[in-house]
Order: sequence, then C-alpha cells, then structure tokens
Amino acid sequence: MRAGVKDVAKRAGVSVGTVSNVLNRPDAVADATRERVEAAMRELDFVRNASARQLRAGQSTAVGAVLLDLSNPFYTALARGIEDRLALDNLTLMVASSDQDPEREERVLQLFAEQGIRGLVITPTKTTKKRLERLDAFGIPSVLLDSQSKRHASVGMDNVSGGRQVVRHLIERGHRRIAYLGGPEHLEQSRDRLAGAVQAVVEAGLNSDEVIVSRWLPGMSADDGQRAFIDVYDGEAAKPTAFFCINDIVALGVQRECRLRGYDMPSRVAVVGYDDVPFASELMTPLTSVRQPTHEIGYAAADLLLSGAGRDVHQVFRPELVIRASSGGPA
Amino acid sequence: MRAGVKDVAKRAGVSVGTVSNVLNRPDAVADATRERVEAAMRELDFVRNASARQLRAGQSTAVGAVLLDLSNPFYTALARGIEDRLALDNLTLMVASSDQDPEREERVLQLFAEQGIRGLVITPTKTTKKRLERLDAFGIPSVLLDSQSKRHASVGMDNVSGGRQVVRHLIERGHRRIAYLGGPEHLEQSRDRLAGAVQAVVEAGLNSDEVIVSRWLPGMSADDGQRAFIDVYDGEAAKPTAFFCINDIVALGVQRECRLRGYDMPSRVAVVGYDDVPFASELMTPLTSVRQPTHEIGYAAADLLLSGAGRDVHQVFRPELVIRASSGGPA
DNA sequence: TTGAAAGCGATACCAC
DNA sequence: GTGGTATCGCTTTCAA
Repeated sequence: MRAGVKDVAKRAGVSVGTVSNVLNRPDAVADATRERVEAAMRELDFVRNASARQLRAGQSTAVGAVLLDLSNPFYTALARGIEDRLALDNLTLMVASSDQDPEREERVLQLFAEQGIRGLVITPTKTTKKRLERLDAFGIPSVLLDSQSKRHASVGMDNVSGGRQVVRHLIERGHRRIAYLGGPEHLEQSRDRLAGAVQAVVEAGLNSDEVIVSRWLPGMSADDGQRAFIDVYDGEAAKPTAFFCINDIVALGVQRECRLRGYDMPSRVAVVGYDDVPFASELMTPLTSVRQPTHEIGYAAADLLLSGAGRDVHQVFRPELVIRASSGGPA
Repeated sequence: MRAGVKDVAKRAGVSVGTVSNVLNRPDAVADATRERVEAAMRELDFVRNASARQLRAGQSTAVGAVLLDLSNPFYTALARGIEDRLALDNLTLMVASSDQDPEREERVLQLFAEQGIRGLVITPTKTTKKRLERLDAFGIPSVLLDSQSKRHASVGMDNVSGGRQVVRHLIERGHRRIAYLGGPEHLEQSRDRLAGAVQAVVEAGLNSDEVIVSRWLPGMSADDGQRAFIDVYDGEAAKPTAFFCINDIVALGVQRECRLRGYDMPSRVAVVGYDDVPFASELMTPLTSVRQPTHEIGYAAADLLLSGAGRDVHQVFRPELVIRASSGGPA
C-alpha cells in the first residue's frame, strides 16, 4: 500500500500537521523533528499525492500546452523550450496537438480545465479565443504563441517582418511573379506573412496584385505543398518564378514536385521556406528559410505564464532570413 | 466562482449523488432527471474537478511519457501516436524529455508518480529499470519503448534486424570497412544494431573485427555525428568507406562534414542513417535509412498500457531498409 | 514548535 | 431511481 502523511506521521511519532509542515514550510520545523520525518518518508517510500494536494490547495502543478502539431519540429522545439522552463519550477507539461481542429481543441481544453492546470500555452486557431475566456473565468491564465490579442499575454514572432524580408529578397533577385503558399487562412501567421509580402512589393514600387499569387492550404504537410504547387503552377497563366511557403515542410513538397518535373532550382523555380528546421541546410537544394528562435520562444512563453505577466505583455522576437541555394544563394 | 456538483444539484433540484450518477453512470438515471441535471451543468458552466475525482477514485486521467528527446522527430512521432490513442479514451498526455540524464529522469518520474498517472510509456535509459519497479509498487504500469525487459511490457523495433539489413546491404555494395556510429552505449538499440551489424558481417563470411569500427557517441545530434566522423576518419589507419549512423540526425552531421571536405557520397563515403525521418529523401544526397513505423509504435504502446496487457507482452515491429543515393541507390 | 480537526469536491455505498 | 453521507490524502487554521 502506498504510504500517506498519516503513516509517515505515525512512524516519525509526530502529527500529520507536522509532516505537512516539513513538506511545505520546512523552516518552521525543528531540525531534529524534520530529520526524523524525512527519514520516515524515505523508509516508507512516501510519495506525495498531488490530487489531494491540489484539491486542498486549489492549484495543480501541471501546465498545459496546446500546439498545432506535435509532429512538426517547429512546435516540438517550442514544447522543449516550455518544458525546460517548467522544469525549473518542478512543474509538469501536459501537451496536446490541436491539428487546428476546433473539436479536438475543445476537448483538450476541457480536459485541461478539469485537471486544473496552472496555466496554458497555446498556439491559437480561429475559434480559440472565446474558449480562453472561459478558462480566464476559472482563473487559468493563458499565453498565446505566435498570435496577438488584447486579452492575453503573448509571445510571438514578427511575421510581417518575416514575410517582408523574404519577398524583398526575392524581388532583389529579380522575381516579379511570386506565389505565396500560406497555411490555413485563419492562422494569424499565415495572414501576417502575406501582409509582409505585399508590403515588400509595394515598397519596391510594384503592383502587388500582379506580383503575388496566393493560396491558403488546408494543412501544412509536404503533400499539401506539392498539391498547391501543381495547382498554382499549372493553373496560373502567369507562372510564378518563386514560391514562398508557410513552412519548410510545405517547401519540401514544392521541391519534391520540382525535382519530379526536372525543374531547376532556383533558375526556373526559387523556393523559400519558413522556420529553418535543422535539415533545411542539408537538402539537395539547400533551402532559403526564415529562422525563428523557437526554443527561446517556448521558454519565454512559459516564463511569462509563471511570472504572472499581465495580459498586456506581448513579447516579439525578430525572425532572420537565411539565404541558401534554393533562392539563388548569398549575394 | 467555479461551480461544483453541489451547485449543480441545488440548481437541478436533485442530490449530489444523482449528479454524480449523471456523470458516471448516466444509464442509471431517469431521462427527465438527467436532462435537468445536464441543463444545470450547462447553465453553470460546470467543470469537473479532476483532483477531487482522482483523489476519491484513486486514478488519474493522465498518462505519462518520458522520451529521450522532445526535439527529435522520431520521438515526437511516437508522442503523437501515444496521444492519438489516449484521445480515444479522453486521457491526457504528460510528457517530458529525459535527455538520458538520470537525474532529470528521476525528477520527472517523481513528479509523475505524485500526479498518480495511470500509466507510463518510457524510452528507458540504463538506470531506468529500477525506478520502474518503484512505480510498479504503486500500481503504475509501464510500457517500455524500444527496449525489452522481463518485468515490463514493451513495444519496440527489431533493432538487430535493422542493423543486419543495413550492413548486409553495405557488404553487397562492396564495402569492407564500415564505421558504426552508435548512440550512447547504454541504449539498448545502440547495442542491438551493432549486434545485427556484426551478424551480417559474419554471415558474409568476413571478420567482424576487421570490417567494423564502432564508436559510442555522447549524444545523437548532428554535431556529435560530425565530430565522430572526424574522429574515425582521421584517426583510423584503415579508413571506412561507409558510415552507419544511429539516426538520421547523426547521419546529417556526417554528410555535412563530407560535403565540407568535398568527399563524394557515396563513391568515397557511403552514409546510412536510421529512422527515415521525412526529410531523409530530400537531402542533397538522399539518405539511405531504416524506416520505423513510429506513429504505430507509439499508438501500440499506449494501447498496450490501456488494455492492461501483461508484462510478458512484447510487441515487435520490423524495420525496413530504404535504399537511396547515399549508399549507392537502389540496385 | 507541534497537534487536533475542519474541509477541499467528487464518488460510491447504503438506505429509502 | 434517488438521497444522504463517509471518505479519499493533504493543507491549513487555531490552540496548546
């Protein structure tokens, strides 16, 4: 049988109150008593029951994270950053992928709420924000990842800047017809990067309607990218000479199709990804991409959460364009 | 304030017992009553308190997973498989990376034990197994990933077969000096794959001491791979013509160094990875690798856990060699 | 500094 | 089918 405070108390010849004190306010206990209690705990292999503790204390030691997709390295790097910050406070991480599926997200948040998580880090989808208000009502704070909102603290990237850097670069390399393969439209980062792209075109004194052709993809897999490439390249009269993809995985799909068709990169088609995943530099055609300090972002998000930062804190990291062969290589 | 069963009961004009019945044995409640209670729950935005429930029921709705490294796609694919299985039962996943650090692992398991997790899926390190016995004593079942043991159920790959397939392939391609870059020695899969490699050499009627030169790496990053390549290639008098790496990331490091040195792959150095991560086929030199059904493995592990399979169940998936350019391409 | 006892919120048993 | 109530293990006053 699992030993509880009672057993420990009996064994140490003290009351449960004292055992609890040893656990929670060790300084308030006489050294000798404390040592006796600690010995008893060791002998009995005492493990605190978090449920009981939480029930009484009203607070759990778990933090929840809802990420878009646990099989995408970008998000798992975030998870890792979050985890590392939590470890400092001996907190545990509950994770779930939302897959941008509102129902799945709903179920997960429900479960998290039941668990009484201490806080939530989430990459929100279109329908998320209302749900967060319900959590707020229960006193569970949230930090948004890669998305801003008046009502919640957030840590994110300057996606407008990212999109702008990419397209400015492509224009400098002479591209005048650029495809933007965004993720699902409801993703803020999708829209922001497009906004940045448009901005860069305008700044170059060009007409954005003529230069940019964009698509919202249903998902962000390599297959989605490949299909979108086919759709755009075969469907548009004015063929793009460059593809700017929402992430490196999608870009992988574009590269794959180019290779199948024997299109040279970058001379016939330039490709740019986003996230700069570790293998981007090792591809057959090394991929120009945008680097984001993912681990730091996750860490910062957890830190914001734990420090009880106000909902008006919005930390923004600046992305950095990494130019490789897929867009013509460094100047 | 957060509404509890009491509030719901009052509002619905029933007793708390009935509310609990609606929650846990809906069939045992009259339809009319049930609807009334459900309405009350909705109106009050009732959220079950998992702590209280667990305390009483003695069982949590969380399952723990301790994975080697949350930033490695192989492990996150596992996580994803686990998560998908848990979702079926409305369970949540607590994850942590052990980084093969015994202390970190210890702390995490402690935390998980306190949480009263319903079960554990773990990629064990050298020191893990004792710790699991403590969990066993608390009635928390574990399933080992990628590792076998008499005392626990497991789901894994046949790593001996994987190693054997790789080296048989390399020998067929004429390689007679093969470097094996294993992960840390205490990892069972490291040792098993080497065993398989040796077996293949012996089966070919060759002397394994002459053919195979092996190293245990401290970690499994691209940098570790790169460093090990330098160590072996520059350090050994008989230069290997092929490198068999513990995973694709390590192989990436080897490829990187080859490229820096201008060594042609595969004519001067053949490279084989393991795991067949999604980008393996898209590398500058597409990487020969060993495919493992990661998602299925994770799913199966969670399934084993939830089905309460005995400790004598050892599910083994067979890996599949995928031959690409880095080892000379398909025959 | 230590002990006794109330109570966190849901469950499950036993009456009715 | 429904209601009353002891109980899970721990924390936290309050008194001694």
